[in-house]
Amino acid sequence: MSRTISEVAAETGLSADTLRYYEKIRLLPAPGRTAGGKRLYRDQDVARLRFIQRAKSVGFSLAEIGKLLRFRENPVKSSRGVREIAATKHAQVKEQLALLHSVEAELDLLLQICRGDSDTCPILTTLDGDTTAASKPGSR
Amino acid sequence: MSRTISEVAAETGLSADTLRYYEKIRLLPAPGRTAGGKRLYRDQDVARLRFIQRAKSVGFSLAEIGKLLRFRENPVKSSRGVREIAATKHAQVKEQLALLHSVEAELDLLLQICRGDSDTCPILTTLDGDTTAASKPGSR
DNA sequence: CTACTACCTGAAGTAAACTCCAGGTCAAGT
DNA sequence: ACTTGACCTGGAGTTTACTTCAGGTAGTAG
Repeated sequence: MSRTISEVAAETGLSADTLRYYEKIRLLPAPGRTAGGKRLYRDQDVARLRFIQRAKSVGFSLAEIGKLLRFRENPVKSSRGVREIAATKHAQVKEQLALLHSVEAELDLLLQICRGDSDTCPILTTLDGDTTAASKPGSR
Repeated sequence: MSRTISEVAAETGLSADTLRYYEKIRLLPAPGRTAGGKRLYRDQDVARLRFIQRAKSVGFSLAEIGKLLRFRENPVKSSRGVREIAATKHAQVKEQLALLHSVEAELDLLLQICRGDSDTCPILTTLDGDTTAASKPGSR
Protein backbone atom coordinates (compact mmCIF):
# COMPACT_ATOMS: atom_id res chain seq x y z
CA MET A 1 0.00 0.00 0.00
CA SER A 2 2.35 2.68 1.21
CA ARG A 3 5.89 3.09 0.02
CA THR A 4 8.81 5.16 1.13
CA ILE A 5 10.32 7.80 -1.06
CA SER A 6 13.16 5.60 -2.18
CA GLU A 7 10.79 2.84 -3.17
CA VAL A 8 8.77 5.22 -5.28
CA ALA A 9 11.97 6.59 -6.72
CA ALA A 10 13.07 3.11 -7.75
CA GLU A 11 9.65 2.32 -9.12
CA THR A 12 9.39 5.43 -11.25
CA GLY A 13 12.98 6.07 -12.08
CA LEU A 14 12.74 9.55 -10.62
CA SER A 15 15.06 10.64 -7.85
CA ALA A 16 13.91 11.23 -4.29
CA ASP A 17 14.96 14.83 -4.77
CA THR A 18 12.69 15.13 -7.76
CA LEU A 19 9.78 13.71 -5.82
CA ARG A 20 10.29 16.25 -3.09
CA TYR A 21 10.64 18.91 -5.76
CA TYR A 22 7.35 17.92 -7.37
CA GLU A 23 5.73 18.13 -4.00
CA LYS A 24 7.18 21.56 -3.44
CA ILE A 25 5.79 22.88 -6.68
CA ARG A 26 2.51 21.13 -5.95
CA LEU A 27 2.54 18.67 -8.76
CA LEU A 28 2.16 15.97 -6.16
CA PRO A 29 -0.06 16.35 -3.10
CA ALA A 30 1.83 16.22 0.16
CA PRO A 31 1.83 12.56 1.11
CA GLY A 32 1.13 11.20 4.56
CA ARG A 33 3.95 10.81 7.02
CA THR A 34 5.14 8.24 9.48
CA ALA A 35 5.33 9.15 13.15
CA GLY A 36 8.93 10.01 12.47
CA GLY A 37 8.10 12.35 9.64
CA LYS A 38 8.96 10.24 6.65
CA ARG A 39 6.85 10.47 3.52
CA LEU A 40 4.54 7.61 2.67
CA TYR A 41 3.32 7.39 -0.90
CA ARG A 42 0.29 5.54 -2.11
CA ASP A 43 -0.73 3.86 -5.34
CA GLN A 44 -2.50 6.90 -6.58
CA ASP A 45 0.62 8.96 -6.09
CA VAL A 46 2.54 6.56 -8.24
CA ALA A 47 -0.20 6.62 -10.85
CA ARG A 48 0.02 10.36 -10.83
CA LEU A 49 3.75 10.21 -11.29
CA ARG A 50 3.35 7.94 -14.27
CA PHE A 51 0.98 10.41 -15.80
CA ILE A 52 3.49 13.17 -15.18
CA GLN A 53 6.24 11.18 -16.78
CA ARG A 54 4.26 10.42 -19.84
CA ALA A 55 3.14 14.00 -20.25
CA LYS A 56 6.67 15.21 -19.72
CA SER A 57 8.20 12.88 -22.25
CA VAL A 58 5.79 14.29 -24.74
CA GLY A 59 6.96 17.80 -24.16
CA PHE A 60 4.56 19.28 -21.66
CA SER A 61 6.10 21.63 -19.14
CA LEU A 62 5.52 20.94 -15.47
CA ALA A 63 3.25 23.97 -15.36
CA GLU A 64 1.13 22.51 -18.14
CA ILE A 65 1.10 19.15 -16.49
CA GLY A 66 -0.15 20.82 -13.38
CA LYS A 67 -3.10 22.11 -15.34
CA LEU A 68 -3.79 18.74 -16.87
CA LEU A 69 -3.74 17.17 -13.45
CA ARG A 70 -6.11 19.70 -12.00
CA PHE A 71 -8.30 19.04 -14.99
CA ARG A 72 -8.17 15.36 -14.27
CA GLU A 73 -9.08 15.92 -10.69
CA ASN A 74 -11.97 18.27 -11.13
CA PRO A 75 -14.02 16.39 -13.66
CA VAL A 76 -17.18 18.37 -13.68
CA LYS A 77 -16.63 21.20 -11.31
CA SER A 78 -15.21 23.41 -13.97
CA SER A 79 -16.29 21.53 -17.03
CA ARG A 80 -16.49 24.45 -19.35
CA GLY A 81 -13.22 26.21 -18.68
CA VAL A 82 -11.56 22.91 -18.30
CA ARG A 83 -12.75 21.73 -21.63
CA GLU A 84 -11.16 24.75 -23.18
CA ILE A 85 -7.81 23.95 -21.67
CA ALA A 86 -8.06 20.40 -22.87
CA ALA A 87 -9.07 21.49 -26.32
CA THR A 88 -6.17 23.90 -26.56
CA LYS A 89 -3.83 21.22 -25.40
CA HIS A 90 -5.32 18.82 -27.84
CA ALA A 91 -4.75 21.22 -30.70
CA GLN A 92 -1.17 21.73 -29.59
CA VAL A 93 -0.57 18.03 -29.46
CA LYS A 94 -1.92 17.64 -32.95
CA GLU A 95 0.33 20.37 -34.25
CA GLN A 96 3.26 18.80 -32.50
CA LEU A 97 2.38 15.49 -34.08
CA ALA A 98 2.31 17.01 -37.53
CA LEU A 99 5.70 18.58 -37.00
CA LEU A 100 7.15 15.39 -35.66
CA HIS A 101 5.83 13.51 -38.63
CA SER A 102 7.54 15.88 -41.00
CA VAL A 103 10.79 15.55 -39.15
CA GLU A 104 10.46 11.81 -39.16
CA ALA A 105 9.89 11.85 -42.89
CA GLU A 106 12.93 13.98 -43.38
CA LEU A 107 15.15 11.75 -41.32
CA ASP A 108 13.70 8.77 -43.09
CA LEU A 109 14.64 10.22 -46.41
CA LEU A 110 18.09 11.11 -45.23
CA LEU A 111 18.65 7.61 -44.00
CA GLN A 112 17.36 6.01 -47.13
CA ILE A 113 19.41 8.07 -49.51
CA CYS A 114 22.54 8.53 -47.53
CA ARG A 115 23.45 4.95 -46.87
CA GLY A 116 27.12 5.64 -46.50
CA ASP A 117 28.11 3.54 -49.42
CA SER A 118 27.82 5.92 -52.32
CA ASP A 119 30.18 8.77 -52.94
CA THR A 120 27.75 11.61 -52.63
CA CYS A 121 24.55 12.19 -50.82
CA PRO A 122 22.61 14.54 -53.09
CA ILE A 123 19.80 15.19 -50.71
CA LEU A 124 22.01 16.75 -48.12
CA THR A 125 23.55 19.27 -50.43
CA THR A 126 20.15 19.98 -51.81
CA LEU A 127 18.75 20.54 -48.40
CA ASP A 128 21.31 23.14 -47.57
CA GLY A 129 20.78 25.23 -50.68
CA ASP A 130 24.38 25.25 -51.84
CA THR A 131 27.93 25.17 -50.63
CA THR A 132 28.14 25.50 -46.93
CA ALA A 133 30.46 22.69 -46.14
CA ALA A 134 33.65 22.33 -48.09
CA SER A 135 34.34 25.83 -49.28
CA LYS A 136 34.37 28.17 -46.31
CA PRO A 137 37.92 29.47 -45.74
CA GLY A 138 38.23 31.68 -42.71
CA SER A 139 35.55 30.21 -40.49
CA ARG A 140 36.46 27.98 -37.57
CA MET B 1 21.19 38.66 -51.24
CA SER B 2 22.57 39.92 -47.98
CA ARG B 3 20.48 41.11 -45.08
CA THR B 4 21.23 42.83 -41.82
CA ILE B 5 20.62 41.18 -38.53
CA SER B 6 17.36 42.98 -37.97
CA GLU B 7 16.06 41.95 -41.35
CA VAL B 8 16.83 38.34 -40.64
CA ALA B 9 15.27 38.74 -37.23
CA ALA B 10 12.06 40.05 -38.78
CA GLU B 11 12.09 37.33 -41.39
CA THR B 12 12.53 34.48 -38.96
CA GLY B 13 10.80 35.81 -35.91
CA LEU B 14 13.94 35.36 -33.87
CA SER B 15 15.54 38.26 -32.06
CA ALA B 16 18.84 39.77 -33.13
CA ASP B 17 20.18 38.69 -29.78
CA THR B 18 19.21 35.14 -30.48
CA LEU B 19 20.96 35.24 -33.83
CA ARG B 20 24.16 36.43 -32.18
CA TYR B 21 23.69 33.76 -29.56
CA TYR B 22 23.35 31.04 -32.18
CA GLU B 23 26.51 32.31 -33.76
CA LYS B 24 28.30 32.21 -30.45
CA ILE B 25 27.37 28.62 -29.82
CA ARG B 26 28.26 27.80 -33.43
CA LEU B 27 24.85 26.87 -34.61
CA LEU B 28 25.25 29.50 -37.29
CA PRO B 29 28.54 30.11 -39.08
CA ALA B 30 29.95 33.58 -38.53
CA PRO B 31 28.45 35.66 -41.32
CA GLY B 32 30.35 38.17 -43.41
CA ARG B 33 30.63 41.74 -42.24
CA THR B 34 30.35 45.18 -43.72
CA ALA B 35 33.37 47.46 -43.62
CA GLY B 36 31.89 48.84 -40.42
CA GLY B 37 31.65 45.46 -38.80
CA LYS B 38 27.95 44.73 -39.17
CA ARG B 39 26.81 41.21 -39.86
CA LEU B 40 25.53 40.35 -43.31
CA TYR B 41 23.43 37.22 -43.61
CA ARG B 42 22.79 35.28 -46.76
CA ASP B 43 20.01 33.07 -48.04
CA GLN B 44 21.67 29.96 -46.83
CA ASP B 45 21.87 31.35 -43.32
CA VAL B 46 18.17 31.96 -43.35
CA ALA B 47 17.56 28.46 -44.67
CA ARG B 48 19.67 27.14 -41.84
CA LEU B 49 17.68 29.15 -39.35
CA ARG B 50 14.46 27.72 -40.70
CA PHE B 51 15.84 24.26 -40.24
CA ILE B 52 16.79 25.12 -36.70
CA GLN B 53 13.36 26.46 -35.97
CA ARG B 54 11.64 23.42 -37.27
CA ALA B 55 13.91 21.07 -35.40
CA LYS B 56 13.46 23.10 -32.26
CA SER B 57 9.70 23.14 -32.43
CA VAL B 58 9.83 19.39 -32.59
CA GLY B 59 11.76 19.14 -29.40
CA PHE B 60 15.39 18.87 -30.40
CA SER B 61 17.83 20.66 -28.16
CA LEU B 62 20.23 23.13 -29.68
CA ALA B 63 23.02 20.66 -29.09
CA GLU B 64 21.17 18.01 -31.04
CA ILE B 65 20.36 20.45 -33.77
CA GLY B 66 24.04 21.23 -33.99
CA LYS B 67 24.69 17.58 -34.68
CA LEU B 68 21.97 17.38 -37.29
CA LEU B 69 23.43 20.41 -39.01
CA ARG B 70 26.92 19.03 -39.04
CA PHE B 71 25.41 15.87 -40.39
CA ARG B 72 23.76 17.86 -43.09
CA GLU B 73 26.95 19.63 -43.98
CA ASN B 74 29.29 16.67 -44.13
CA PRO B 75 27.33 14.41 -46.40
CA VAL B 76 29.84 11.71 -47.06
CA LYS B 77 32.86 12.58 -45.02
CA SER B 78 31.55 10.72 -42.04
CA SER B 79 28.83 8.65 -43.56
CA ARG B 80 29.04 5.80 -41.16
CA GLY B 81 29.10 7.63 -37.87
CA VAL B 82 26.66 10.10 -39.21
CA ARG B 83 24.22 7.43 -40.17
CA GLU B 84 24.29 6.20 -36.63
CA ILE B 85 23.41 9.59 -35.28
CA ALA B 86 20.59 9.90 -37.73
CA ALA B 87 19.32 6.45 -36.93
CA THR B 88 19.35 7.15 -33.22
CA LYS B 89 17.54 10.38 -33.79
CA HIS B 90 15.08 8.62 -36.00
CA ALA B 91 14.33 6.07 -33.34
CA GLN B 92 13.85 8.80 -30.79
CA VAL B 93 11.48 10.64 -33.04
CA LYS B 94 9.46 7.49 -33.55
CA GLU B 95 9.25 6.88 -29.85
CA GLN B 96 8.23 10.47 -29.32
CA LEU B 97 5.56 10.05 -31.95
CA ALA B 98 4.16 7.00 -30.25
CA LEU B 99 4.00 8.82 -26.94
CA LEU B 100 2.36 11.82 -28.50
CA HIS B 101 -0.22 9.62 -30.12
CA SER B 102 -1.11 8.08 -26.81
CA VAL B 103 -1.46 11.46 -25.22
CA GLU B 104 -3.56 12.63 -28.09
CA ALA B 105 -5.81 9.63 -27.71
CA GLU B 106 -6.15 10.29 -24.02
CA LEU B 107 -7.05 13.91 -24.52
CA ASP B 108 -9.43 12.89 -27.25
CA LEU B 109 -11.18 10.53 -24.95
CA LEU B 110 -11.31 13.08 -22.20
CA LEU B 111 -12.84 15.61 -24.51
CA GLN B 112 -15.38 13.21 -25.88
CA ILE B 113 -16.57 11.94 -22.58
CA CYS B 114 -16.31 15.03 -20.49
CA ARG B 115 -18.43 17.37 -22.53
CA GLY B 116 -19.38 19.47 -19.60
CA ASP B 117 -23.05 18.62 -19.83
CA SER B 118 -23.31 15.44 -17.85
CA ASP B 119 -23.01 15.26 -14.11
CA THR B 120 -20.01 13.05 -13.87
CA CYS B 121 -17.09 12.24 -16.02
CA PRO B 122 -16.35 8.60 -15.31
CA ILE B 123 -13.12 8.44 -17.19
CA LEU B 124 -11.49 11.07 -15.09
CA THR B 125 -12.24 9.39 -11.85
CA THR B 126 -11.13 6.14 -13.34
CA LEU B 127 -7.92 7.67 -14.44
CA ASP B 128 -7.07 9.05 -11.10
CA GLY B 129 -8.60 6.63 -8.67
CA ASP B 130 -6.61 3.46 -8.82
CA THR B 131 -7.09 1.53 -12.02
CA THR B 132 -4.90 3.61 -14.21
CA ALA B 133 -6.17 2.93 -17.68
CA ALA B 134 -3.15 1.32 -19.25
CA SER B 135 -0.89 0.90 -16.30
CA LYS B 136 1.76 -1.66 -16.92
CA PRO B 137 4.65 -2.33 -14.61
CA GLY B 138 8.06 -1.91 -16.08
CA SER B 139 7.18 0.45 -18.89
CA ARG B 140 10.04 2.90 -18.66
C1' DC C 1 29.48 69.14 -35.84
C1' DT C 2 25.73 66.95 -33.24
C1' DA C 3 21.93 63.58 -32.94
C1' DC C 4 20.18 59.45 -33.80
C1' DT C 5 19.67 54.78 -34.87
C1' DA C 6 21.24 50.33 -35.84
C1' DC C 7 24.71 47.66 -34.64
C1' DC C 8 28.73 45.94 -31.88
C1' DT C 9 30.94 43.39 -27.52
C1' DG C 10 31.44 40.86 -23.17
C1' DA C 11 29.13 39.84 -19.26
C1' DA C 12 25.47 39.35 -16.12
C1' DG C 13 20.64 37.94 -15.36
C1' DT C 14 16.41 34.82 -16.02
C1' DA C 15 13.19 30.75 -16.06
C1' DA C 16 12.56 25.88 -15.92
C1' DA C 17 13.56 21.64 -13.95
C1' DC C 18 16.18 19.67 -11.55
C1' DT C 19 20.45 18.29 -8.48
C1' DC C 20 23.51 18.66 -4.77
C1' DC C 21 24.85 19.97 -0.17
C1' DA C 22 25.18 20.80 4.87
C1' DG C 23 23.51 19.79 8.95
C1' DG C 24 19.94 17.39 11.61
C1' DT C 25 16.53 13.44 13.03
C1' DC C 26 14.75 8.76 13.65
C1' DA C 27 14.55 3.66 14.03
C1' DA C 28 17.12 -0.39 13.92
C1' DG C 29 21.14 -3.23 14.65
C1' DT C 30 25.32 -4.60 17.66
C1' DA D 1 25.06 3.67 24.12
C1' DC D 2 26.62 4.09 19.66
C1' DT D 3 26.64 3.71 14.81
C1' DT D 4 24.50 3.34 10.45
C1' DG D 5 21.43 4.34 6.81
C1' DA D 6 17.38 6.30 5.09
C1' DC D 7 15.12 10.38 5.52
C1' DC D 8 14.34 15.32 6.69
C1' DT D 9 14.91 20.67 5.60
C1' DG D 10 16.28 25.01 3.48
C1' DG D 11 19.12 26.70 0.27
C1' DA D 12 22.69 26.98 -3.20
C1' DG D 13 24.31 25.28 -7.69
C1' DT D 14 23.58 23.46 -12.68
C1' DT D 15 22.03 23.31 -17.50
C1' DT D 16 19.60 25.13 -21.43
C1' DA D 17 18.21 28.75 -24.16
C1' DC D 18 17.80 32.88 -24.12
C1' DT D 19 17.41 38.05 -22.63
C1' DT D 20 19.10 42.22 -20.79
C1' DC D 21 22.59 45.45 -19.89
C1' DA D 22 26.37 48.72 -20.03
C1' DG D 23 29.25 51.00 -22.76
C1' DG D 24 31.05 51.82 -27.47
C1' DT D 25 31.17 52.48 -32.89
C1' DA D 26 29.47 53.39 -37.93
C1' DG D 27 26.90 55.76 -40.94
C1' DT D 28 23.28 58.92 -42.03
C1' DA D 29 20.25 63.16 -41.29
C1' DG D 30 20.03 67.91 -40.27
